[in-house]
Amino acid sequence: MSLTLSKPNIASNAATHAHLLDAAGEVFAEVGFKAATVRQICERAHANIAAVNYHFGDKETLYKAVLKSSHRAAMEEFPPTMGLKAGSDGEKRLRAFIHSFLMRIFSTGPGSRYSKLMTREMIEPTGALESVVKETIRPMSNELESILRGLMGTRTDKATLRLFAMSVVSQILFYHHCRPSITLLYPEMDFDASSLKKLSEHITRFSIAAIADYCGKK
Amino acid sequence: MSLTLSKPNIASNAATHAHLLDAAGEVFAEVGFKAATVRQICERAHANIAAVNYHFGDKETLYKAVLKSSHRAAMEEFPPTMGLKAGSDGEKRLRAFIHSFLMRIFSTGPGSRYSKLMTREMIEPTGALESVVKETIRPMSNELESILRGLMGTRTDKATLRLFAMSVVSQILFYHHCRPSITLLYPEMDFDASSLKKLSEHITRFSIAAIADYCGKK
DNA sequence: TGACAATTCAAACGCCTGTTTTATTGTGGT
DNA sequence: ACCACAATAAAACAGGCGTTTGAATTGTCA
Repeated sequence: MSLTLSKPNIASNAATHAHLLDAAGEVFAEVGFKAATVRQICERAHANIAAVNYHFGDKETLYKAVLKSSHRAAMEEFPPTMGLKAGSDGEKRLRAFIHSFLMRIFSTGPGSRYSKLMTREMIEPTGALESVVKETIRPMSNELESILRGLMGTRTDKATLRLFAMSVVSQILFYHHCRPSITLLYPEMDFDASSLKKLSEHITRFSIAAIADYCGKK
Repeated sequence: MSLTLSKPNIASNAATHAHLLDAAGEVFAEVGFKAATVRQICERAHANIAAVNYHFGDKETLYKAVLKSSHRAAMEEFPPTMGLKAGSDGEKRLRAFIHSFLMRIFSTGPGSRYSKLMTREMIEPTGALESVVKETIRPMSNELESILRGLMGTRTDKATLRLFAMSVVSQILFYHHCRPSITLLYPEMDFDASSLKKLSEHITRFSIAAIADYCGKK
């Protein structure tokens, strides 16, 4: 019946496929899966409305392809260890984790796309959240907990570790999730490179102080 | 032309008006303004589809009415000072601020509706964010900064105060915004009354430690 | 060049949305 | 009893959505 059964998206040598993937990445990251329209995507890709169905089957498959593609792009642009190695100083590792996370979310390059899609998926899951958690959030969570274990001691129980990890991550995500209200509340705030550096410095000190306090009392 | 020009919503003594307001509050809080449909709202209110237009004019006006109504309900159920007076101990005030905020967001009663709508509006503004900021977020921000000033000293500069306030708020909002991914990542986490108490205790200690560290170095 | 597959295109389909129209019901005043 | 009017109900409207169709176009290889 359908023409798409011959899997043209694999043997396809046309540039339209890539253009669609790129345009869809932009639009999905900007407005989310639901609010994005295939007409808008195709228009930005200079393609016909039927191109999405022809090359990807449907909107949802296109979205998952975007997720996979941008994930690969992000892994290439930002190393998976996201900063320093496991051997180095704990505070430096935490600072690198926070700073690179912030930069990824707020950067405008193609490498930021996956982070934007991911943080969007965290708030408003589309069904792809499960795989995002498995492939990205879980590893990042593990690395952050590894960093924190290095700072808080190997005998720290899991529940405490999780609470501290969430306290760190929440401070990072906040500025991305709540940007509209932050801009309204504090119009003078901006998110250029130097501001992000100060921001990550604050979050690091804030968190390190809490960690040191925990270690002192424990 | 239109029948709605005679403002029947004011003189109306019918229960449909209140039913719509209540049903719309539920639906808007659950799925947000855009995803909510007037058919769904009317069905839950046992009203005809045309009831929204007749009683409120259109969907957006109904949403703003819900916002205003639930704001009033929340202010009655939770006192605006949200816990303790300005004179009492700083740490107690911070703990009360955090705990009541968390309980408001996660409670299931009608008083939680406004918090849910508000946090939704912070992420995905609908145009009503400006008034929400002015009437609710700004006052809450001011009170939190007042609490923090009491803890950090009256000479703390505004920028630092803001960073600390955002670090506190972010930890609270995180659990509501990212609940889907948290549940997926840590399935054993739940958000009953005792868990929320432990959670607010952690956030309070985490933040107090950072504040004490700042005071020590400054 | 001719034949055939791959790709693009304009147009339409079916569905759902918020909104509006038109008709019907219920009710209080004179 | 009747009239005016508030309120409800059923149906349809215009517009946007994802998707599909079938023809036109392009590319490719014998």
